[in-house]
Amino acid sequence: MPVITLPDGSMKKFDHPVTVQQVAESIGAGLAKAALAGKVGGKLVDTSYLIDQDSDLSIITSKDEEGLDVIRHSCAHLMAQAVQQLFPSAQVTIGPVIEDGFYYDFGFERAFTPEDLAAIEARMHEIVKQDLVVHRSLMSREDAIKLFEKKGEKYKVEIIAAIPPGEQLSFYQQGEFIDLCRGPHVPSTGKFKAFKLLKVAGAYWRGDSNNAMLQRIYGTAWADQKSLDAYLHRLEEAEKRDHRKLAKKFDLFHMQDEAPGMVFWHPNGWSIYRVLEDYVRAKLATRGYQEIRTPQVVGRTLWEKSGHWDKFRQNMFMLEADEVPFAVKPMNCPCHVQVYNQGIKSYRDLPLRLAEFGCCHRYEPSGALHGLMRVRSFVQDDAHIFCTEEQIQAEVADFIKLVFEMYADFGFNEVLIRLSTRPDERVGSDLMWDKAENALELALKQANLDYKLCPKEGAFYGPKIEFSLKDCLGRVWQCGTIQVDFSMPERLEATYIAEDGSKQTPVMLHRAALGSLERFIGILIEETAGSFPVWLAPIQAVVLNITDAQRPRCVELTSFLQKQGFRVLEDLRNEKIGFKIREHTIQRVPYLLVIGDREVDNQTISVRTREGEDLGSFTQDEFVELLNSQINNRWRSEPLVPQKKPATV
RNA sequence: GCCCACAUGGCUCAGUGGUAGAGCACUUCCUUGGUAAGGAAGAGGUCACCGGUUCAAUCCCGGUUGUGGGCUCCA
Repeated sequence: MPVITLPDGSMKKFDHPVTVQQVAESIGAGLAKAALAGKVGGKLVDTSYLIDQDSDLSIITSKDEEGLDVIRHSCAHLMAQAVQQLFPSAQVTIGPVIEDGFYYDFGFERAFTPEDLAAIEARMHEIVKQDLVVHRSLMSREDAIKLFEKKGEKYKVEIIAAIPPGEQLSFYQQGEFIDLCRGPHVPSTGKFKAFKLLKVAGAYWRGDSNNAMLQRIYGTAWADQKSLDAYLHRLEEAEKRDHRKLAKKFDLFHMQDEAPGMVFWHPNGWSIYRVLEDYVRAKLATRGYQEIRTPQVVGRTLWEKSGHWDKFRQNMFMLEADEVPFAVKPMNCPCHVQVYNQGIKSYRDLPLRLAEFGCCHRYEPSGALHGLMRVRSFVQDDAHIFCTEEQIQAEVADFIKLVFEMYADFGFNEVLIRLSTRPDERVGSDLMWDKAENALELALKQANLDYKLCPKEGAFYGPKIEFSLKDCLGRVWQCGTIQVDFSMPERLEATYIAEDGSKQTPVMLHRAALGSLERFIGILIEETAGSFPVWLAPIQAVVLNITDAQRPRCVELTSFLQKQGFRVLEDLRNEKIGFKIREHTIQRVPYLLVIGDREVDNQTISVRTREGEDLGSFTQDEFVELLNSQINNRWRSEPLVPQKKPATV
């Protein structure tokens, strides 16, 4: 005799076991129709789920986040059914829910074409019209394997065979289509209101590049047409922010065939780049870092010692001179150890923090290249901290603080954190890895940060914390990182003299805050859509004359502002003021300074923002003050002064 | 690297088996005009590269390179 407690606290008594659907009906016809699933004691179930004991129940509809997930998951099944009706030889595999949609992977002898996609979508709509009931059933492993073997579904058989024995196998059937699935699913195919297939792509079976390539179809599904339209519109808008498109519009950089994955920076882009560098320098100067510079090309022997030759060779650019093999550095760490190794270090020198805007080259697979986000030549705001084991904790904690402080300066608040631990391919003893992993984990816990544990994803020399940001389409890119390394100092024979006079090996922390300047700028472009904050904007203000009569004053004003250290241009072209305003507004120049006869007479500046706001009349000095208030001195480098006794480097 | 798609003037894009067009940008001239496009004329492309089919290829076929979307990878 179940008593069912609803989310509003009200209770319903039944004198017999009831399904979720029946409870919904007892509440109202509207809810009965809208019900997609139920949540019983926190667990999502089908509307056909039978409740036979006292429970909490919420009825899930498309208004709930979970309801959307049910729709999307069921939509993947709907698509698979349509695909198999149209292409009987297509084999089903898996079809999970992803952010805003779903996909399904098929084994098929050829790739699906855009026309196929349209046909599949049309068939899906037909199945929706048929309003097929979705049945849940249980089957034994043996029966299930038999069933799918008979259907010739070899991938499904493999999936079922891999499920641990004893686990209950549930199946969902709509019409002739049946699929292994945990569920829950919508009660019938008539429940879909708005979906669209988006694209086809190749994907390896089980995510392993040694396996066959499957055909993955991506789709999206929503509660109603309005939400779907809004989503598609959002996608379109996001695509307009693509940094590769904006790079052309704002003349930031270009790439060309002769140097795939490498950037030709134009004046505007390079301006941002340099401001970033100065910004990082200013930050590091107050944290006890010393900046260095190391060679671009280093002999193979060093890479052999560091372990890169062994573990990283296939990603390195090689060259040869006088029959001596060299490699273009893919990382700065071995070079930094060389700098550390000059002279004898004392425990008093530690922690020793060596920073470099380190230009690295990596031969990335061609298919991995992606605008500024994944390049073959990039500069890391890299640094290596040589310290004792006891100092790790404080250094990591301090770095985490620094990263958040820096990201906040750029307006990034959503930072994804991952802790990646020992990979299969690695150097160093398990004891070292234990220590290193524990140190990072402890630092994260002490900082009270949420993070995702990623087993086996660490670097070959040590575990790492990754700080990632999202691009305009929600793709996640790793930016900052800190890695504990017990092995490279030993391999490269770094030592220090301890308090007791003994020779010890320091621990090395690899760390980068922005990550690669290229990638960070890519994210910044998409985040700001080209409206860079004043302190980063390539051009901070443009001086516009109305007629030729004001040319001398414009030249004078521009030069005055430039001498104050601002990035200011004049636009004296014989064009109407409206035309110039339009152009520079589109170029997202923060301030447009209009000079007509009036302004010349009063020695003032009429200031308009790129948002179209008229800020009124300013004197030169007032405008300088305005710029300074916006820039907040972030871009001005502070002198790079070592904080402690300069070590002998 | 793998699957699919794409590659036409500086940019955005049309187009055709008979060696190409538009808009914007560019150059020149007219215009000196107060806050998102003043007017006129002109110049500009070996249609990514290599090969094949064809009387004839930018278009069809094959390859290469690059780019885009995914997958794999990402120290």
